[in-house]
Amino acid sequence: MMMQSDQTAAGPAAKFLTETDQLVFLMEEVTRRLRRIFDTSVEQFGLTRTQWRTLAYLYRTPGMTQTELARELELERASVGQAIDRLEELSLVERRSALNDRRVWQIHLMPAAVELLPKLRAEADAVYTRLLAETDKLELEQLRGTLTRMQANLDRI
Amino acid sequence: MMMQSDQTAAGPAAKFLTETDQLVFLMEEVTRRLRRIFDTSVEQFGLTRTQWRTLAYLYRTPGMTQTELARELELERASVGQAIDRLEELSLVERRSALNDRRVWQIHLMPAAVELLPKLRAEADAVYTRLLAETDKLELEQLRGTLTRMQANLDRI
DNA sequence: ACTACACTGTAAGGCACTTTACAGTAAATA
DNA sequence: TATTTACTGTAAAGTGCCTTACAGTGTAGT
Repeated sequence: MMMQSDQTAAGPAAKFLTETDQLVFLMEEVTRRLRRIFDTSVEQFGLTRTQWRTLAYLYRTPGMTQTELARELELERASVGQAIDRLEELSLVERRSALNDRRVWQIHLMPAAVELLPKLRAEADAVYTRLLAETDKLELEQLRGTLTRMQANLDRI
Repeated sequence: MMMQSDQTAAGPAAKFLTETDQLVFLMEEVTRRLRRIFDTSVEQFGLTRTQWRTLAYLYRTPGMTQTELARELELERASVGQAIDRLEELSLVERRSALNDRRVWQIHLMPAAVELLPKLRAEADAVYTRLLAETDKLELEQLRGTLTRMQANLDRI
């Protein structure tokens, strides 16, 4: 496992920024650009990233509670509560109290959201077409495999 | 990994979340976990992500202006100004006015920052050791290649 | 039943970043 | 030179998320 000192040339940069740093920066840059491009392309619908991600998860699993959403979205419960507040103002979702647990809200999509999702789907597909240009299926499987192992590695305490 | 509704066959999820969605989510998850782990591990030094990233860039290129830093860090100039304000309060950097352009500040590391950087280096290396477990050099080169092409793809307007 | 503990969502305040508008300075052009 | 245009950094207000603390509700142990 190289790094630590894979400085290829001279100068402070070589001492401080390793190949692994650069790889991680690259990963961050790709994901950041993806987020920004998609954020921009859904701006026309007046949605923030958290809002459209919330809608996508609720489409997959109707009736999720705020705590469940927080875990899936990797946000705090308070943040999800705020997002749901706004989505409710926009008439995109509604809170329904659960029958058997009066502590929780179950969140459901409203018709306006169901109409919106295919449009978000189209925006995402357009971005992906750009992203995946000249990339074959095998390469994507390798990418998925590497990232999956990294994810697992980072999980291990 | 299973959750609620990892229904793999039918159901809304199959219609809405594609393989590419999942790959993008995976990329985001790996980078998010990396950021969080490193944020936590440098918390002991009282630095935020933007602060340590700023120090790293200044180490590589002393005397950068705030606009240059903003471009490299992908932040707005105002945000960089605020970060520099705090780093200056911490005596980690100082603003020096440029000789030939009285509009700009050139930012330089102070001794305290230079002492700090090797410690950050050690923290990063520890995280990378976890991240790269069981990953060989070839695989990393493929990863780098794929991501570099994706980055270029996203650049093309 | 009573008690202690755990869980869900909310309120309040803080932080990092953004957006917008602006003053000061430099560079380009008439 | 005078005027316009472009660039650098700052100020103020807004946004989204977080942390902390809390009230309400469920659950387990006695």
